[in-house]
Amino acid sequence: MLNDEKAGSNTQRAISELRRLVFSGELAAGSDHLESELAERLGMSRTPIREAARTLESQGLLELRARKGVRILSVSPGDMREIYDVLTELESLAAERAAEQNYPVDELRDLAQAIADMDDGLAQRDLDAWALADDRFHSELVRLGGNSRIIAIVSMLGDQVRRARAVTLLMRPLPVQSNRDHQGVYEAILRGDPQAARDLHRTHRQNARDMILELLQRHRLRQL
Amino acid sequence: MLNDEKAGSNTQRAISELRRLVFSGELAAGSDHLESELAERLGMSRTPIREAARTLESQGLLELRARKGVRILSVSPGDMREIYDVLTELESLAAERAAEQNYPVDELRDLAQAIADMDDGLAQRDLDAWALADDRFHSELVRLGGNSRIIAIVSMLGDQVRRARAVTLLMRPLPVQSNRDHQGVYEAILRGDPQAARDLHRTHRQNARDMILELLQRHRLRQL
DNA sequence: GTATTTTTTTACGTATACGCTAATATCGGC
DNA sequence: GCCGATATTAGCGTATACGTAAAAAAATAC
Repeated sequence: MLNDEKAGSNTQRAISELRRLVFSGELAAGSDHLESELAERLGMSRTPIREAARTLESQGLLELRARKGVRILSVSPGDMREIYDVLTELESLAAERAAEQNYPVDELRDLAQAIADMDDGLAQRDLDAWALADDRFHSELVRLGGNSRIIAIVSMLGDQVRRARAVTLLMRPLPVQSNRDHQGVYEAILRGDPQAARDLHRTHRQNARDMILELLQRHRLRQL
Repeated sequence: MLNDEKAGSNTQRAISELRRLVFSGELAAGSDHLESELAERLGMSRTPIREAARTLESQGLLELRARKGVRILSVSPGDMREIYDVLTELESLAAERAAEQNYPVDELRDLAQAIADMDDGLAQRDLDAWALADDRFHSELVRLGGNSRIIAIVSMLGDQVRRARAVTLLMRPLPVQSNRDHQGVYEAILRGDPQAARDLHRTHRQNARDMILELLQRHRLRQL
């Protein structure tokens, strides 16, 4: 077998490629795809495709269905509510734990930078840049929390809402409050105030959740 | 291929069999096993074994290592703390949501039964029976919370601590406080008091966590 | 023209085959 | 006897082959 100098194993490539195809929308939510098609598309045999699919299946991105190939799962408003509820709890705990560590300011550099980038994105009305920085803020926050299970779960759930968020991003009001919230959480972590960090982040997440759910309802979006 | 009238697909069988072997200790924590050995042991080829392993891998039960087969992951006190922290948050949210539903008393029958069985187990000094009922209480609580992600995550993490709990069960004091806590959570759900249900369960879980971690430290148990 | 049965096809689930690399063993030099 | 170089082996990663059951198509009856 000719190894085309790509990264790691084919299974690994399949995992990241399939992810990419799902997030980019090239594999639409709700659509079915034969294993053999995907195999050909990615230039490998069905074996690594199936192994990758097993992994992605247990991460809730798709489903293996006998004789129908893999189905890309869609996300309903109910799913969004579930996911945001979990994210709220786990990220808030991460914020609390992060504040307990008494990190020196330079260890919070990435967090501060993410906030600065969000401000920039907002100032320039560049929502994509804002969204990227927002992702960085949340994943950095969770990383600072230091719980590897939370890191894994949050990143998995993040994947599930990524497509949906791309849609709501265009419909939502400018996220000015979001930026203020993040700043507050950052300061609470810096001064080592776990309770404040937790409460601030919790409120922030709950507001975000309510806003998104309301948007979805208003626009009658039932499947993303 | 002769289908030996067992359940579902071989991959499915492999998943549940491997789980069983891990929980029963027949595959010890930290041990390595060749894919071909496992395949022979379960009477199937390597293919379904590998697919099952991929699933169990993303559930944190084992690890696929190139040329070394699958390694059964062990759980350190640090892991226990991480896991209990996550369980605390998610179960507390489940309790809160359960209390919001205003379930009629007969829908809480299983929960009440689990508590009764725990009392029985305690009265008869039957810790295994107590532990089984405790598991039922927690999983029923989470089910009543109605968030399918929480149900999945909690059950996955429950798997990871199962072996460890079997050990600590023998070392811990009689769980009388635990039973009182559960009763309190039940009553809060029944009378529809989300905040109380949440707080009570949260405290309960935090106490359980601290007790277990202290036990592990006292007995110098570093790997389970 | 519709419904039912039979045939054909399709695509998965799994077994098997095999290359390739890392690990192990063997050998030779000092 | 120990260390480095070379040969061997072991076991995964992946391709491929194939049986089977479900779905689709075709044929037949009514």
